[in-house]
Amino acid sequence: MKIIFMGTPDFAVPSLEILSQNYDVLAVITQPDKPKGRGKKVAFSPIKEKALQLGIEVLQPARVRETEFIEKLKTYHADCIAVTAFGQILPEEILNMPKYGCINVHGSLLPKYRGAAPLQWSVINGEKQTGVTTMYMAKGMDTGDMLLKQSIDILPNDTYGRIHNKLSVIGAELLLKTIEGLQKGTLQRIPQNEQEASYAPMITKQTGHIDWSKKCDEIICLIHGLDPTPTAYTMYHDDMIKIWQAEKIEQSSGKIGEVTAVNKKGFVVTAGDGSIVITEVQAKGKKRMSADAYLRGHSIEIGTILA
RNA sequence: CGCGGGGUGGAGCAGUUCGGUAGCUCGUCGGGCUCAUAACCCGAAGGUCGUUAGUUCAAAUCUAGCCCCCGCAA
Repeated sequence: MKIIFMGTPDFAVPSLEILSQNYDVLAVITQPDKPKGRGKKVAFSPIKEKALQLGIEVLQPARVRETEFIEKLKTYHADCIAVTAFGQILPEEILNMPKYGCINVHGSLLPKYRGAAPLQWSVINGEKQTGVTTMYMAKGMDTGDMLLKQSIDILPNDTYGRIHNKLSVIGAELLLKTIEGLQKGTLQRIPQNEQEASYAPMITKQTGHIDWSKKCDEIICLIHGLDPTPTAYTMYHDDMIKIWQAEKIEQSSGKIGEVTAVNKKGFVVTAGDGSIVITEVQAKGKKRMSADAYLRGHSIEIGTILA
């Protein structure tokens, strides 16, 4: 089985690793290098780093739909194209190219959470379960027929980061199983039930802006779902302050977003249906620290309204 | 050369503008008070002030370079 792999972020790295250990990976397609981070330094995608380390050829087309790239892709005569979080839409010409098709690893239990950020939204929405699904790629966004599915529980304190790490590994294993199954012809195509489909849009900084009028549980899920990035935040006076950890507590409440008490655990804020104690924060320019530590060098007046 | 904040005892901060005895809150250790305590009181230990060089009688503080951390933007 000759495979071409497409992927970009960390999530895809285990997939590439496991394929390269079991099959002949002809080439790796990933997004072009871009200036990133503080300086303006050009950074390779995690997949490019891994591919270089494995000694696999790397292609970085700005647009995969360009004929020049498609022609190039044909020359590999791959049996299968495996895609994990690549970041570009594949044109039909590519989808129809390999004998065994284009297989995608998606971080949700399809048809729920189609789209860009299934892991985050699963946690933000307080789902009890999530998982990965492998499927044949189709024209629509994550609408193709499904092949294998593996679910995991989302535990009360699970964060996006934790789920990400678990699912990237599970996804890789499932991808391997899927390709083995394709080879043996033991898999069945399972069409997605459109009625149950939902969409998980891209996460932006704005997504993390805490709305204190929401319920405690919703706010805490938001914090978990955006940990470690981009992180939920609130406005304290005119500054953004990231919220890393918070707990629901029994406490008399005040106005929405009002800091009603400050104690050793952190600061107590009034939410829509109760109070939350913020226990770990990060002010701009600072590292994340316990609210207790923050309070030692800064002061927060009781009655301050967070927004 | 994208914009910006910061590196001071174990933690978080002040002090740097206008160089000259290392400060605050907390933690730690010892003692006291108390039925008791995360409370209170007394005492102690612990810092080459990121690093290198320079200016100076004197540098955490001024100058130049370097290392590291972080926020924004991408």
